[in-house]
Amino acid sequence: MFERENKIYKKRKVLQNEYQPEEFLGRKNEIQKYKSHLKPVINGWQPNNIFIYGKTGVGKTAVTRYMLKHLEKDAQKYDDLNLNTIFLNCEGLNSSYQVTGSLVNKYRKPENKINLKGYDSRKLYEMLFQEIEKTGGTQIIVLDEIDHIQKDDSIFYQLTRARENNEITESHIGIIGISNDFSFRDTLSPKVKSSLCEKELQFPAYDAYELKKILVQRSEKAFYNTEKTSENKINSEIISGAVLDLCAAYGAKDSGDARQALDLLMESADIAVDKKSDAVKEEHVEKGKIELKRGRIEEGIAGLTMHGHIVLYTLLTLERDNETPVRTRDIRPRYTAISKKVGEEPISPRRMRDRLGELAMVGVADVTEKNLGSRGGSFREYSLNMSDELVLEALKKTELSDFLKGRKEI
DNA sequence: GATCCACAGGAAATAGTGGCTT
DNA sequence: AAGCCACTATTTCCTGTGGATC
Repeated sequence: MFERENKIYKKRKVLQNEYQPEEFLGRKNEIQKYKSHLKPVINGWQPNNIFIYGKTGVGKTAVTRYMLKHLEKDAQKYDDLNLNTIFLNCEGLNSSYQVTGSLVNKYRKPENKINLKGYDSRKLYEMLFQEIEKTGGTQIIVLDEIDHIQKDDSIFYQLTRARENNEITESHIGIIGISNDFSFRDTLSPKVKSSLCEKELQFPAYDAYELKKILVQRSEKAFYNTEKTSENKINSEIISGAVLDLCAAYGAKDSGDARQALDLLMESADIAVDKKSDAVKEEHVEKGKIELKRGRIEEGIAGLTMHGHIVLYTLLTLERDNETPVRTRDIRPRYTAISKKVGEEPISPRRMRDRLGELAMVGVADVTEKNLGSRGGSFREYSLNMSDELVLEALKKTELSDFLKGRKEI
C-alpha cells in the first residue's frame, strides 16, 4: 500500500523552518553589529540589552539562535564565565504576569513547574529572581515576539532594573527583545524604553536577489542532482532556476520573507513528489501557492471562536445569496437567526463587529469603508475573499460541523 | 465651515473559570 | 472554606471619525 517514490528530495529537512544553515546569506552587516553588541558578555561584563526588529522571515530569530549558540560555545573557553541563555517565545502571552511565570518555568524542571494563575505578581517576580540568582553568572534572556505583551510592560522594568533595585546581586542579566512591530518600541514607557532598547538592530527585508541566493543555497542540500554554480545559479535535474525565481518573487512580493519563499519551495516540491514527477515544475509552484493560501486560511479559520465561525457562516450564506458586499447592520439579523439555529445565544452587536474585524484580519473577508456623509454616515462593508467551497470545507472542521452536516444545502 | 449621519472601536464593568494562600 | 489572584469572553456605555450636505 505504501511505497517510497521520492526522486526529488535528498534532505527535505533543509527547507524547514527549524533548519539552521551554517552561513546566513545577506545578513553580514547584522551579524557584525550583533556581535559587537554581544561583546561585553564574553568579557564578563554587564550585557547590553538589545532590541531587534524587522518583518517576519528576515532572520531575526534564526540569527539570534545562531549568535547565542556561538556565544555559549565560546564562553566555555573562559573558566570565570558562567553563561546561561533562556529563550522564550511570547506568542500567546499577553501580560507581564504570564511572561514572568513562563520564565520561571523555563528555569524549573518539569516537576516543579508553576501555574500561570493565582499568584500575587510580586511573588511571581520574587520566584523569578530566585531562579536567576540560583543560576548566577551572566544570563541572556531572549524574548521573541515581544510585541505580544500588550497589557503592561512591568516585566521589562523589573528585569532591566533588577540589579539596581537589589533584587539580584550574584547575576547579570541581558535582555534581547525581538519584535516584528517597530512601533511596539514606542508603546513602552520612557524609562523602560531607554534601558530595554539600549542597542537596537534592524533586520531589513530580503530582496528577490538575496532570496534567490538563499534558495540556491538550500536547494543544493535539499535536492538530488543539484549543484550550485554561482551564488545565485544552480545546475540541476530536479529544479530549475525559473522555479526558484518564482519562489523568490513570492517571498519578496510583500515582505521580503525568506520563510515564505522556502515554504513555497517545499510545498511545490511536495506536490512534485506527490505527482511522481521527476522534477519540480513551474505548475507545481502555482499549485503550491494555492495550497499555502488554503493552509493559512484554514489555520486562521480554525483559530476563530465559535461565534467567529457563526459570523463567517452568516457571511457565506449572504455571499451565496449575492447580497455581498454587506454592511454590518444587514449581517446582524441573519447572524442572530443562524445563532439561534445553532443553539447559541447571539453575541452583542459590538462583539459581532469585533468578530467581523477578525475575519478581515485572518484574510477570509474583505472590508471596504464607506461613507455616505449626512445621507448615511460611515460604515464597513464585508464580503468573502475566497471561494465559498473553501470556506465551507474549513468550517466543517470546526465545532459547527454537526450543524453544517444537518443542512443539505446552504 | 458647520452640521449630520451611523457606525467603528476604546474603556470600563461584569460574569465566570480556575489556581494559590491561610 | 474564604479570600485572594489573574485570566478570558463578554456587555454596556460612549466618544471619535470623515465625507456629504447645507
